[in-house]
Amino acid sequence: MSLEYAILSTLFASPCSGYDLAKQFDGSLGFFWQARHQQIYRALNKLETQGWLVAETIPQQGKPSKNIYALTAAGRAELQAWVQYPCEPPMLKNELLLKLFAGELLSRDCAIAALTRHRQRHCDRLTTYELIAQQDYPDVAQLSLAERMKYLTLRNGIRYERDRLAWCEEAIALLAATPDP
Amino acid sequence: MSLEYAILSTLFASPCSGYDLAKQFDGSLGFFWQARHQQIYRALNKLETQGWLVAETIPQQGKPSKNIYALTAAGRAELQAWVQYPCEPPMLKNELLLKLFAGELLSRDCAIAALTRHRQRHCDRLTTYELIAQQDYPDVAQLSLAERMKYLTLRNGIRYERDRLAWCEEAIALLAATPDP
DNA sequence: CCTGGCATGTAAGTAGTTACATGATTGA
DNA sequence: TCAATCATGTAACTACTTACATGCCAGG
Repeated sequence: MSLEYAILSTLFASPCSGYDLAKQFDGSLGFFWQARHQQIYRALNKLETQGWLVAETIPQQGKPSKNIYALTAAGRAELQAWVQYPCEPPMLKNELLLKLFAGELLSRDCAIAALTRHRQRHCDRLTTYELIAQQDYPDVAQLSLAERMKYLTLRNGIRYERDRLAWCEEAIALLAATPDP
Repeated sequence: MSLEYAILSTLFASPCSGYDLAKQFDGSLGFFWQARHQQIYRALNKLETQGWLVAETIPQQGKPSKNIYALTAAGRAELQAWVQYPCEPPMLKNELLLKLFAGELLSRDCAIAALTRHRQRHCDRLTTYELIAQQDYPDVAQLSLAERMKYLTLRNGIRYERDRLAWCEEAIALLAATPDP
């Protein structure tokens, strides 16, 4: 269900097309929710049928028509209800942990190589997040309540990636320090 | 695909029934991969058809027959190949972040209440993990390589929950400190 | 001339959830 | 008597991915 609400909240910020939504999911929104255009177009149809949004078709020359979607009053009410509704932290699914848990079949070198790759990915993501923080949130004290909430999603990412990075390093050190059997 | 390999690696440790596998997913394995019995039984049939495992049916009185599954040589080879194959860190999907990102529609109290709930969940999980660490891994220096790998999955959980906890607290403090507009 | 951006979709498949179903045994 | 545990499954559905499809325009 969350995809639908992610779309509603993006359209609440400003009406746009399916294509524009897909770009949002490729940007900051994608840091905590992902969706491809196929899924987005399907969801938009469903939401329109439910009466939570309306489309305005804008013909363009040389390009296919653009459908600009906007929230209806019912859509806004739904979104409002959803943000207040309690939710649970998600369960994790992590392939690397599954492989480490297999233990006996994995060589030390192979495990360290995998951890090093992961370390690099987290490092890259962290760099991205920190750059955004610097550019978009230079002075946290000046932020309004709503801006602070958005900022917290970024802080979440920064903390998360730093923590993953630290775990990878701890893990590599622990495996490297294992005496040969 | 990972579910199949999670099953293979559990059966590699020791052959067991679908029911037993489901219990594994309710335990430690569930900390980083989840599956219900319906999904497990379907996957077992698929894996058997592929020739990666074999079933031995054990009749029981008063209970339905038990199917004990064990890896074949082909299954073991597949598992061995999979653990070595590089994988990417998973993308996160987090409903709470989606709600914070909606910002404008969420009241301060509502956000703080949600964060407090999450804080509690992470606190509970952390307690569970730390108890397991104490009981199962009292002396890390003595662990073999394979045991260290398993231990690292637990360390991952401990670090993760501590970090989530810290973020929740940071978030609550930042929202609480917002001056009234 | 070819790539990338704009803009929309269908179709088929995989992964996972929810609901339903059966039936004996054991312990409170 | 009631709930829980053991042990297996089917059916229907939701969520998400991958592959395929169209067609014009702008810029290098």
